[in-house]
Amino acid sequence: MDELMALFATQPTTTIARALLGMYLEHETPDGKLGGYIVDCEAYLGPDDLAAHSVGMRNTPRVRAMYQEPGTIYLYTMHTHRIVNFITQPKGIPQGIMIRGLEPVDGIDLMEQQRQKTGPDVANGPGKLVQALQIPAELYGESVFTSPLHLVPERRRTPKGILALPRIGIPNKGEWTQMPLRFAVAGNPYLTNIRKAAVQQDHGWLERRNSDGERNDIDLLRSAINEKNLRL
DNA sequence: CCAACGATATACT
DNA sequence: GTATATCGTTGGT
Repeated sequence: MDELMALFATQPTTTIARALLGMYLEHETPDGKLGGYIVDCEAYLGPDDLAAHSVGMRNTPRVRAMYQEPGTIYLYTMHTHRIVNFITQPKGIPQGIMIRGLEPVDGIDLMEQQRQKTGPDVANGPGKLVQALQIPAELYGESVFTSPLHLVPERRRTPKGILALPRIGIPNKGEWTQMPLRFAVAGNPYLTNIRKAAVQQDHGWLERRNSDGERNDIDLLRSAINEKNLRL
């Protein structure tokens, strides 16, 4: 975890965004642990970034979390949906990463129940994954290293390929609209707006192997379950 | 008062 | 399958 904290404090936000792909995100709720791999995210590089809430060092009550320590959880709502971001850079530099897609791993039943959906629709959008993980507004300003909503670097996976794309939903932001600040695991079915033909069998993950070179039993099980549940 | 870092339903090739 | 319309809340001017 120390390594992660250093990453958030010292590396460029785009580098952190890439490193978050495959990172395991967990929320410990009274009903159980909910979690999965981050597969889609966007970097927001305020104060220069015209699409960032912190553009021009704007500091209103809503945005105040962006000026806190790296790892601070920044939540905001739009069109009735709550969106989760993690703040990067040393305190006072208002940059962050929005989490846009999650491949569910633990607590899938609870997430499906929460969403009233199965398959990719459970968590292939920023508002969707917040609902799936049951992230409450009270986590605003808490730390993604120590709060009930936290990263688990020990469980992270490695993407085979990373896509760099323009961010979604930010028209009329000049050059910032087209800038490739959205990062995603190539071939993963939990990306926003992915084409069916672009989905890869292995979801875009580098294979994990045991010391004997065989595929990990847990991976085999999960891919079998994925086969069954994924209706694209 | 209006624009916004969405999601969903509905309407169409 | 893809495009558009509408829902809807909140913050900031």
